[in-house]
Amino acid sequence: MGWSTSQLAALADTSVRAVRHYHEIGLLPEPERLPNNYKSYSVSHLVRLLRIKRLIELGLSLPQIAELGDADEHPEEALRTLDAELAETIERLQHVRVELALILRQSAPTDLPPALGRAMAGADVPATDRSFAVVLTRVLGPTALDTYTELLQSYERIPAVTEFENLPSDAEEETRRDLAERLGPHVRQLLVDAPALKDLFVGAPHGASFAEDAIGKAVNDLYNPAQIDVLTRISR
Amino acid sequence: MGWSTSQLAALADTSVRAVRHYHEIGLLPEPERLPNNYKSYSVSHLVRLLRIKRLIELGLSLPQIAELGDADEHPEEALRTLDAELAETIERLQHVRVELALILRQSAPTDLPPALGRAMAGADVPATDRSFAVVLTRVLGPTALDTYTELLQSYERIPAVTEFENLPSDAEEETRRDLAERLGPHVRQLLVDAPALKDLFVGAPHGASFAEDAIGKAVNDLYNPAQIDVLTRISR
DNA sequence: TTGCTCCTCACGTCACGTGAGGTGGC
DNA sequence: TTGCTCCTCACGTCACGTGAGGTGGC
Repeated sequence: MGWSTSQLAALADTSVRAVRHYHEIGLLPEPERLPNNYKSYSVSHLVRLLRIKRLIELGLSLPQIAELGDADEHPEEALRTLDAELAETIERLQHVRVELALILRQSAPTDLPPALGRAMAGADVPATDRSFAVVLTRVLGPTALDTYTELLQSYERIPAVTEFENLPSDAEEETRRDLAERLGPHVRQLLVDAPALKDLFVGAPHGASFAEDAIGKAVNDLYNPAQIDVLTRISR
Repeated sequence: MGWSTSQLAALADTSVRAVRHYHEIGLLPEPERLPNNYKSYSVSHLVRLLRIKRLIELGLSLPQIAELGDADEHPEEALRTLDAELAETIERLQHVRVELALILRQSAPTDLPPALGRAMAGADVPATDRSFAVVLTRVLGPTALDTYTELLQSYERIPAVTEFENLPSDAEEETRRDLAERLGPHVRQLLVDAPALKDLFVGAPHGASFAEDAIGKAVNDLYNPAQIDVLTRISR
């Protein structure tokens, strides 16, 4: 006389497994059984099941629905909380779409945080410097990062820089010394132009000494012995 | 010399467990070990981990990220698909918010599909008729449902209807006959006003005979023997 | 016997969270 | 010995999906 599980599921536009799941967690009472052990559902089960489905569509979790119980009171508070969450989610997704649009327009890469990605999009920065930049974004404070980002935008490919990037690890002593002497003034000029670089570690998210370690490690990971030698000479 | 797992996680603003999970599914290569068996991560791991995190924020699943591989090519197609999905999700959530607003303004209930809920919001419909309406929404076709919804909007509480609703199951024979005679013309008038009700089962989602069964079953579930007797007399 | 619908376990999915129990150097 | 960080299992979460293996009446 009643509906079978699959009929009930069809009526509510859901799955047999879903109905059984609601039984398992006590959301939906089990109906009487027929002599052959088949479940036999009535209208009240259908009504209850549809209420569950509707609340799910609104975004409630099953435990939340269980809390509300049978009463068809308006779950005011739960719904208001839900609405606020929805508003937040929508905003986040819209922001993601904006970033996606930037990436698809090729004006942002997928392997860097958006802000720095845009700064690096113009210049033809080699992979090592990109990776170095990635490390900086994780250990420097926001102000130091801003300074660094600006600096990148005016990234000047003077010949000595290119030479440094291509320096082989077995470069002669003389080549290194010569390169350091030509790069030195360039680097010192950068420090003059961007004095904030002196306060590099102010606001570092994991502390100044961790940042210092990390940067040293990045240099070791990314540059070859000859290049590191040149950097050491400059910083002296 | 390298970073520990917890340091790497902190640098990428994620959890130790997440990093290990990416190892488990082969998304992130395991680094060398120190003599004490600790993992020791380098810059390349950090870069890879950050790329993973960024793609996750954009909404890609881990298998999808795995498909893209190491190459930082622009995953054009994946991103376009994603964007379309995002647009759809946003629209759906916005629609949910509209419904939530209606519910919170008390102009829609939580236990009925929105359209019918609105139609029933005005009239003071008793629980049994509500449940009956719920069944109809699941077995009738859209045109028949529209007709029914309209009919509800002009739901007239004539005295005989109220009497029918309150009819006790042990009502006297004479009371029943009398009620049937007074309700009959009313019901027949409804059929004249809404001739589409004759095509009740056109477009029924689960077939006409299933719909007929279901409605019969609903009547049996919801109304008492005396009420059913009255209905039978009218339909003759 | 084959086919169909129903039943009850029980493992799989997804992206980790959360202990449990053990190790190594201060 | 206590504390701290790291390690490897391995079960739990959420809302079901998906077989596996068995039953009952045509």
